[in-house]
Amino acid sequence: MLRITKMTDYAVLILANLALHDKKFLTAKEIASETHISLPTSQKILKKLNRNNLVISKQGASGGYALEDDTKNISVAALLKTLNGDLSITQCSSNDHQCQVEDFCNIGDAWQMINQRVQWALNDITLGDLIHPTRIEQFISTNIPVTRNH
Amino acid sequence: MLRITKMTDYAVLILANLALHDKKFLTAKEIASETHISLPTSQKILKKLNRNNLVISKQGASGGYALEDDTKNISVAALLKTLNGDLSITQCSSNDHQCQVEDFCNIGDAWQMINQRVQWALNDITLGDLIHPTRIEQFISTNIPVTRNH
DNA sequence: ATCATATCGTACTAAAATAGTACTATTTAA
DNA sequence: TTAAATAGTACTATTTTAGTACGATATGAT
Repeated sequence: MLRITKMTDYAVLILANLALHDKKFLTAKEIASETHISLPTSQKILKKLNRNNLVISKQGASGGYALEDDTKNISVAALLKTLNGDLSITQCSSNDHQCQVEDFCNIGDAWQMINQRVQWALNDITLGDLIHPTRIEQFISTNIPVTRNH
Repeated sequence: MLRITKMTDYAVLILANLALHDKKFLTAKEIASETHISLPTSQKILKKLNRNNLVISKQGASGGYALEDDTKNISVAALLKTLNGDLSITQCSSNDHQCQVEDFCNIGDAWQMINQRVQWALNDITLGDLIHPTRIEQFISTNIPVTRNH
């Protein structure tokens, strides 16, 4: 479905929330209540974000989570890659050649080309851009693509 | 997972196969055997392709399927849209505003911007391009994007 | 020291989406 | 009339995704 999972959507929401409270440590409970994502789910996501070094955590009383220093500058491509595991559109175009019909596939590496294009499209947008939509609007308006519509 | 379904992958494979046998009618059985996709699945996909006017069908004895005239010129974006139903990356960025946390979402329409970029990336590649990879390689080499890597 | 409050890791369960199959009806050329 | 093909639909199995729970560990305050 060319679609990221709900979890990744939540994750970005949470990251954005952390970005708003610059540097300050927030507990999972606070984050859950602000983003309206259920507490257990918030916790789960925050742990993952921490493992992937997108947020820093402090254990114990008055602990919590805060944004890593350079997380704001991470590209959406890199973000989705760490959160969703892979940016490939199709499985058969992944690096590990597990495709069953590979030998008979006359599409060849066309999917890979498409993957690459998508990746390019996402490489230029940072998490910081997501939080400041106006900046993106400006950004996009200067990148009118070749049109070959249908 | 920013990933299209197996079914769509199969569909493109089948379309490519039909494109190779230009205009000639092939039975579902033939297509299944050539693409190594199971017969029932091939049939299922071919029916869908037919309903979406990507292939034409002839019923009865000596019937079969063939590519619609202008299917080769359809963009990958349009292709994925008809096959996968939607090109949106996230659900909340779909047109129908069903997002539960919409009111609290400070990402705003950033996802929509990203969706747009991806859509642009896929608008310029046609099904025909997929079948002739060399043409794509050339195509891509002339479209070096702005790099802001991570 | 102890306690209250956090995160951490892991395992488990439920729900939803996807994939695959089967069956009956209809069409068509020989 | 018959054989061979598509058309529609409904059903089942599998896989992925989402959500929850629980015991362990860490930390600051009292």
